[in-house]
Amino acid sequence: MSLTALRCQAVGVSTERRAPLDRKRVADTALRLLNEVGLEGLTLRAIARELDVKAPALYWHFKDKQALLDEMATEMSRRMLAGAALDPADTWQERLLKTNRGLRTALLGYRDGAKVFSGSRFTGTDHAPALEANLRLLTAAGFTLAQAVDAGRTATMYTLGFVTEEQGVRPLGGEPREGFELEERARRLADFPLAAEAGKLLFDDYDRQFEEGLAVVVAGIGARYGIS
Amino acid sequence: MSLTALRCQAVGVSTERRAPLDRKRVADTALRLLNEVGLEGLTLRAIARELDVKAPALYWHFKDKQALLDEMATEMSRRMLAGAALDPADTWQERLLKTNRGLRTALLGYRDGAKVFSGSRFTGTDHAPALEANLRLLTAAGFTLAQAVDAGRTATMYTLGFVTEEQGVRPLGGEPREGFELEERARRLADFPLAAEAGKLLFDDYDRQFEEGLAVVVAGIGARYGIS
DNA sequence: AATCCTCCTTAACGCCGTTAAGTGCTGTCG
DNA sequence: CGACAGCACTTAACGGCGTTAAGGAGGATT
Repeated sequence: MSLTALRCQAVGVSTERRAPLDRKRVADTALRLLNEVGLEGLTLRAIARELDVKAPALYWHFKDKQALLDEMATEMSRRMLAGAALDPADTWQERLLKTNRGLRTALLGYRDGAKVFSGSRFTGTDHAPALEANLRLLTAAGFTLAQAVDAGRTATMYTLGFVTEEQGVRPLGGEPREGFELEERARRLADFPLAAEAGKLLFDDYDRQFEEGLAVVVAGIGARYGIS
Repeated sequence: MSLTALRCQAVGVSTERRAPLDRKRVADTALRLLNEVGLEGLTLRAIARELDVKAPALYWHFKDKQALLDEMATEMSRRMLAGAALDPADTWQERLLKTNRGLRTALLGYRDGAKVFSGSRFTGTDHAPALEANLRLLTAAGFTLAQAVDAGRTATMYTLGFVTEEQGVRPLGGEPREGFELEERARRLADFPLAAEAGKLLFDDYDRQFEEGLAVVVAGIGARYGIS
């Protein structure tokens, strides 16, 4: 009796074989698992177990783990773009605000989302239409192409940096790291009154913090390039 | 004959014993090694070998590897602050520019510097005087404390995000990751003329890119808080 | 001289990413 | 119908990882 038959019998009487994997199914499962175990628990063996497969099977579909992480980042961006249709009547400010709010929300939807995202590269061209639309809107508003690229990059880098920090302090589903007890911090900084006073401002209300910084960036783009 | 005597003889005739380690010596050695092997090659065994010690010895000084990484980040910030004296006559714009340029330069000085830095927390209060000085300068220029904290955070998040991306594309001492061949990218994006044209703008002259974004952020701070 | 504390060693555990080699199944071609 | 090619996967193993347990050398203290 073959081993395959044994496994089928163990699961049930059916002799139907599981459909073969593909890159998308693997990436979807890995993204679901990411939220349960975090990036450090996201091992190839765990992903394979979830797919009812052994770990080396993943190497048929991906050349290494980084290629799988790239596919996960690409899938994250696909879902992000699918979830938010762009209004062609947006002003350039509204477009930048919506895009970066959407990016943050999407990243916060996955444990260690920002780390996965910014450590990876897209595998396809699915992101190109949105990029094209944003560049078209900004250039139509008066920006040169180079200015539009710089403006979008500056905002994106701010958002990625912010969410990376945010998820480092308040990991989704994980325990917050120690060292953030405010009164203990204030005691250590007794000799530095402004720094001590800043403590309560530093770790509270990330939504407001993000919006404030994003507003600064958008205002700066308008100011520096003389476009309102 | 004891094993210790054996080891001493193997190294030389001296019977002097190596001075005991401390957290700073370990962190210094780890930072030097980081530039040779990168974050993924920075294992406890490699650090220990460099210190002429076995890996479990490090657990006498650090509770786990993350604590060692925290000490490394703290040492990075100490060197950064020691390397750039602050001029009390700075305008707030000059101070923000200097601080963030210095942060970028310091991070670029270590392989994977941004990843080590933004994944870690400071272990002491050595950073407090500089924080205090910056907050004092900004509040003296007319910012409220909350505005000063928001302004500094926005600039720092931008810088961290930028350098993380920069080091992901052009790792110091490592091979650039594949997928950045411009003509191949342009071919894939033939249907998206602006996105294709943007390619050459995306991956060139990081110094200019960073300065441009930083100027945007500083301009935005002045605009949003009405302080010039 | 006995005891304690510091700092390090040896040995081992379980897990990791990855590779090599082999195996059953499906479809094609002679 | 049977040989054969290839796909999609398995089993087995490799070297290395962070970490823990137990113990030991040597100076300081009692």
